[in-house]
Amino acid sequence: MVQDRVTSIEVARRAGVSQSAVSRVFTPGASASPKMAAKIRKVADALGYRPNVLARSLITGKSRIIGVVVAYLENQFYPDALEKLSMALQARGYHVLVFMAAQDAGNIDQVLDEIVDYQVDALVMASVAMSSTLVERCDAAGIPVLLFNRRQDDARFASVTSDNVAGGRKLAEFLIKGGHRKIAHIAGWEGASTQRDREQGFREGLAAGGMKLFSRAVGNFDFEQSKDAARELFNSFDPPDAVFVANDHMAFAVMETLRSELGLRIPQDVSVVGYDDVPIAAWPSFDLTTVRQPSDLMVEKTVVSLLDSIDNPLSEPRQVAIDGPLIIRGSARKPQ
Amino acid sequence: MVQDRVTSIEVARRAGVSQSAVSRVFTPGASASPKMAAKIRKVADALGYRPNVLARSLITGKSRIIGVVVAYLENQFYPDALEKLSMALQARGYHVLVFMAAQDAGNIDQVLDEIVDYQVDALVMASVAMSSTLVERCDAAGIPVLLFNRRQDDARFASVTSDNVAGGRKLAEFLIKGGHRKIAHIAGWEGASTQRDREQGFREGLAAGGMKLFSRAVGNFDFEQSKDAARELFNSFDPPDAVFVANDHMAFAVMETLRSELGLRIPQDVSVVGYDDVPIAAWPSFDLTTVRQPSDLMVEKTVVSLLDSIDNPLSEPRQVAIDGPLIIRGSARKPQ
DNA sequence: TGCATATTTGCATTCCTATGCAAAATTACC
DNA sequence: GGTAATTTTGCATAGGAATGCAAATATGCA
Repeated sequence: MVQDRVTSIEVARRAGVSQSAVSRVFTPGASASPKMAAKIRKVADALGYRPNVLARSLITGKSRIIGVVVAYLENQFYPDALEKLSMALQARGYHVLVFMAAQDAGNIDQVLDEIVDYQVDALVMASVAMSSTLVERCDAAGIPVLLFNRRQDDARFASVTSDNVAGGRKLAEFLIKGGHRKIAHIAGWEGASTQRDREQGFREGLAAGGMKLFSRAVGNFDFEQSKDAARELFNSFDPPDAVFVANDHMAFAVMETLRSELGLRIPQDVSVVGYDDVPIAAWPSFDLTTVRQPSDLMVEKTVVSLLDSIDNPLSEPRQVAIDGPLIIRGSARKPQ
Repeated sequence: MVQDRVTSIEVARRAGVSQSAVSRVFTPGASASPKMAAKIRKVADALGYRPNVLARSLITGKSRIIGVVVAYLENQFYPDALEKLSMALQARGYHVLVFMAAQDAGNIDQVLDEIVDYQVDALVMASVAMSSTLVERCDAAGIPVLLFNRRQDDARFASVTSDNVAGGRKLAEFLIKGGHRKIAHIAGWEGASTQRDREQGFREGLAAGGMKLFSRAVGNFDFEQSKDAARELFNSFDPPDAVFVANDHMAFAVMETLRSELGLRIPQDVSVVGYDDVPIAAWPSFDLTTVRQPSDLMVEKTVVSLLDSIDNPLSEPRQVAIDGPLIIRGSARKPQ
């Protein structure tokens, strides 16, 4: 059952050549004569030989593995991005080693140890914050780090986000033009740059229109907590007439609560806008006005940045923020 | 920036011991005196030494990597299971290497090559069919394979599913007791065992109640195609009064189409039931009656089976089918 | 054809850790 | 304290492939 692996030595023996010849045939960029390559390929195919990636990694120092740390896959934005990222990397000969880490970062340290153990070529942190000690560790290990959907002022790592400040501003402008007077905000986790940026842009937009936030609650990017936040804001004798929920995932929780629990109609009684434009946002039941995070583009930029930092480790990490369009649907009253 | 890795030899040198001593301290089960262990650990910590998993794999023949092949993450059941599986394996010192493969199996062969290259200890195929040639390949490579949420008659691999036949039967009984007379079915991909089993159970249940399927369409587990299927079945002068959609993901598409496009009320005009009980099914907008696939339990069984087949390669693969409860909510008329 | 240059090929070594074996150190027991 | 039994330690090697270097072939050009 458990056959011995076919090695390059075995192939070499049967083809009557040296092990190095076999190696060169399977190493992109190495030189081998067409004749030799043909002969070796034939034997290799017959035996079912394939180079052992692990052994190769040992000597090249490159594992062709990208570690991806992700906190939770409940918010559809992440599985979607993970799927795209995985496919894009796969197409370039890389693969994704997944590490789950709780949001609260308690076990991130341990997770990071494990990552370093696997000699990953680079690291993508999706919606996970990096403490400065973690930065040091990766830096010391020579592993380039890219923050996905998060940004950090530390110039030592690359990041790819959407332009959250601009997006927040667009939403504020849209709600103001829609004639809303009492505009509230349900925030995600306050430690997240996405949260801070979106809120900042939103507040700027309000200020530019001579308004300010009517009320505010925190949902921590969590479904259940967002329901509580909705109750908190709307169980009031003077509730808001519009609310910007910091991402779509929370917005669904808010919409469900407003409609089924508080008996409010959307958008007649209250307008709701979100952020991300996950597929569910387009479902008729939600029809959510939101800012699209262009995940295809974000993944594309991520891959380019990643490969660049792998190929030349001295290149400066870049912080990319991609503009995302406002997607106007029916969950918020529209400007006349 | 790119430091040299700290190796066991370096640690040994600084601690004034042999490399083997260092190795033994970091190899579970190897013997080292407490004194020596303490000394080495101290030096190792100071240098930030951690064993290189890849080098270790090379010699032990175990990579502690589990390959997971998954077709698409759009159906929430899969990211959810992936998250749980990843955490469970992580807790046992394994990690998940993700491979995306298109449903149509065109590129599965290539994907499999890549998997073998990485010397994974085992393989989980989530909702991906195995052709018999693929079976041979894995068998030859000595890689145990487990089908997750799929079953195959071939006794050569383990599988973990819910008891789809029983689940289908429960749904039929429930709909019959609810007084439905025209019961339809929207099927997933017909090549999937889950589809065949659910439908078989459902038909058996109908037959036991002296009924048979009123009409049928195919949604291929795809959101858009399921909308078409709904249109096909319900744009009729004699539409069904109940429909069993083969999974929740498709059921949402069907519900959206029935309500927003065809103006039908659920459950007053038509009852809808699904399968999986993904989190969204509990949202008030859908409130979907469905059969729960106990993903915690399924993951648990998967991990146990996986580790067992890794530890003793001669053990017989087991096919596990876990019973899932009917979750009665409001999307289907209830029995009086 | 002859010589200089470019390309292939093989040899030997390297990457880092685990492990069988034998030597050394420790422990147990009389 | 002395010998036997046990544990600890170091030595040397293996695992599979990549690569610098030198030798061997092939190519170019007059």
